Amino acid sequence: MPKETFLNLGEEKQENIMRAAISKFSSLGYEKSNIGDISKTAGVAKGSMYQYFENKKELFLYSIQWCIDLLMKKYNKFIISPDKNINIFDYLYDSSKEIIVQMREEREAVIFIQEVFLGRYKNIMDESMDYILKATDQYVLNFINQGKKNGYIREDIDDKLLCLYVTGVSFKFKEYIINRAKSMGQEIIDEPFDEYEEEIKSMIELMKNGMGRS
Amino acid sequence: MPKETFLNLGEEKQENIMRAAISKFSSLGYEKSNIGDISKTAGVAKGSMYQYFENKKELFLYSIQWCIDLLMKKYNKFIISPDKNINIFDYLYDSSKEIIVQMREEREAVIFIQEVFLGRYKNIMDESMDYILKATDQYVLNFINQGKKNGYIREDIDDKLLCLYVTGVSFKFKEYIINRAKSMGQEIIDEPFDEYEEEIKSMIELMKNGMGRS
Amino acid sequence: MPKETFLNLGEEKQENIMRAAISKFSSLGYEKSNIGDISKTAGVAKGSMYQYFENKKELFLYSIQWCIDLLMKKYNKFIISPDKNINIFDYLYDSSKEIIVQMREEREAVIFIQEVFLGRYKNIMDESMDYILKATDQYVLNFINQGKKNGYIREDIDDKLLCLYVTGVSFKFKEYIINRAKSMGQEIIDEPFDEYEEEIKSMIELMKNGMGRS
Amino acid sequence: MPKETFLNLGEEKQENIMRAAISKFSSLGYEKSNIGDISKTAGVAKGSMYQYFENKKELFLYSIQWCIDLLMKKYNKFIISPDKNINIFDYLYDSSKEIIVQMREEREAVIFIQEVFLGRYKNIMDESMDYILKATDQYVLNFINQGKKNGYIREDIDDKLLCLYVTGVSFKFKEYIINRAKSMGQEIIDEPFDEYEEEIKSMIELMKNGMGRS
DNA sequence: GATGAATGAGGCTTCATTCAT
DNA sequence: GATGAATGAAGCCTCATTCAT
Repeated sequence: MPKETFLNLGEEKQENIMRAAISKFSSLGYEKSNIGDISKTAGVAKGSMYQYFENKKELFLYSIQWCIDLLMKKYNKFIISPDKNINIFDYLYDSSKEIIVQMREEREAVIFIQEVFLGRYKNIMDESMDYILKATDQYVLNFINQGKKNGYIREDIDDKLLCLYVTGVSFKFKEYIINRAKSMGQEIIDEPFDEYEEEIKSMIELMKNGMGRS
Repeated sequence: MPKETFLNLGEEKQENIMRAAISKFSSLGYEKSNIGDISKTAGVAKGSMYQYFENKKELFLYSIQWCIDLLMKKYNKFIISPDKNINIFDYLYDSSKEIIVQMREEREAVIFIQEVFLGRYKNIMDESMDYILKATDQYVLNFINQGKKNGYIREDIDDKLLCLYVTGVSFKFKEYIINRAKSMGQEIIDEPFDEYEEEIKSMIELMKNGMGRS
Repeated sequence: MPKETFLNLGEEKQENIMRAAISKFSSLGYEKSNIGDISKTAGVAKGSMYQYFENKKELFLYSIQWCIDLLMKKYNKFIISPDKNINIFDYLYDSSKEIIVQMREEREAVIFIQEVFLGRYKNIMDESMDYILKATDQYVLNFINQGKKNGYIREDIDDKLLCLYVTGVSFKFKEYIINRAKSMGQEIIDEPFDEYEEEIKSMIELMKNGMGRS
Repeated sequence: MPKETFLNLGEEKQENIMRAAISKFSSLGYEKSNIGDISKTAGVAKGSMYQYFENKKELFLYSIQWCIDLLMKKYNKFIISPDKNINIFDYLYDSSKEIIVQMREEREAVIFIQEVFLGRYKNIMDESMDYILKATDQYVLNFINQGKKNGYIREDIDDKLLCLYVTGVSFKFKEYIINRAKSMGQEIIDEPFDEYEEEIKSMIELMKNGMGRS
């Protein structure tokens, strides 16, 4: 979606630009971020940005794309298609842990992409990108379907609602993690896994067995 | 938080202004809403807005306040402090139904306030308003505490996590309802309750008993 | 076509703005004129221009309008509808002289409007203004028609061609006058009529009797 | 006037460039035409344009030159110096017909050059090119001079005015032809001569014998 | 206190020209 | 010499805020 010119750039330069964009969009939001700033942060002339992207919106949209690609490339698991033999609870556990690991190395990218999925930029993402949001649902729906077939998910509740339920819990949980990360700034690096481990397990427990006491 | 001048205004004028603000903020977001538009919609001079509010941000912040007050005044239950004799599941059921009822009469206000709680405007809401977001949590925490005491909520999981869990599910669910409402525009008026009834029950069921199949 | 705001301005301010616009457009052409410059020349803030006009193009289009109105108001004869008893040759003589007089007092306006008619800004004038250019033709056609009826114009030539002929000669002649005026700058004020008088007569003679020697 | 580099180019490449330039200038005007576009249309790198020409203006100025040369080379008659034995009326007839013929083969070039002469680009053409505009006048003046000597042009009217008269009529007429051509797009190819023949004759008739009825 | 005009900073975008390969 | 990326000045326009009535 960016222009040829951008793709012909050296890897490093591309990265500088995209990271600058992501950083700004993530910290200021779409409207308050401005091309001049981003270009300066990236160490590029303002005008150059328009040789790379048609306009601000395209830059934003591509930031999402680039971010997803980056994370996929770096952490294949992120997108590993649902293994027939893995159930959604295990998957959630793995992917949650994964994200925490990723956050150490790719703080901004991960936070940005999570916020994208959390719907912060819904207004800007037109149809051309909407599918991304829907993809997650589809993804979860697959799991639910299989879960029902394989007998570890109850069958008396509508798929769509189960999907809402799962995404609701896990999104909120991710949000909580993100906010914690944000408020801690860079020091996250030193945070131990274990602290999260228990929490993750508990959330999944809740999804699995509910919070009621029989 | 608005200036004296605003509070001296007639009820109706105040309402016009706040509703105009809410409508714009809700449909365009904070940055893209503009004072000129809002004032015009409210039938007030642009300059007057600055006699009522220090600046755009204050107007926004007060919009939240006003909205909450409106809903509280109109639907006391909305904030009725947790009754010792009601458990969180019943409360969730009641409040969910309540919101749907409210949406008929106060569509824009309800949607706006929900999106505030969903975090859409986190950037703008500084500390001075943050407490609102936290209030919800506190509210849910109360329930959880009592639930544990009264024996209908399991005790092996941390309060904070249970809180995330509950808000996660119910927020996502509310978001789903809101989006449905938005996409349907005004016709919501004719929509029957029953359609939602089942869904609400199912979501609560999930919270209570989880999605796993023992 | 300008916004209310502009029309509510004091006469003098309106005039300052329009004269600044005309001056710039006339000397630099449409593209090279810029709003910042015009506003500065007019002694107004740049932003104000956008309270008066939707955009640059509207300012330009209204400049034409305003200019025509100005000249019409000041020199009623300019648009006096063709008198039944006046023939085209007399009319051309009168109007030519008239323009020269006008140029003394309204140099820039007259030059601007003439260039509009000469087609310099054809590109910018969309349909909404095109009629102005066509109006002139219609005007001349009327004369020709009447001339034929009244017997002082030959009937063996097509109206449209006669019209081209008349406008061709008189436009070129006006252009010549304008260029002379431009190159002389402001000193034109002291130039005597008589110098033009002969020329005007000669041009009309040529139209009437041609340049051939029988 | 272009740099050495340009002149060392192959004929065809030179032609591509100039035709691209002419096409853009003609359709968009000077300001709105841009080097990037022109170079792309010509199949040349943008940077190369600056190895051929000092700047945009020089490219433009040379476009005029090149265009004139092209037409002169292709249609010698176009500029053939006034034959002692031909009078201006015959010349006008011939040259008018000629232009219509040329328009079939060199539409863009002819239209461009005519508009140059019609003064559309006066602002851009500085002194260095002004002579071209004056050349036409000189050319016509020659004819007039001879015409007077040979007795087929009346002597009681100033040369300069006769010149204005002739150019006025013929320019306007050419403009009319051009506009017709433009509005018809490419289909002009199939248009028959005859349609114009009568019109040309009439215009010349008017110049010769005037429009008055004795 | 109300009004709406005035202001100017700031953002997006274009494009002539220069630079590095 | 050719290429096309890089640059930054400059223009249009928006809009929060201030000012004058």
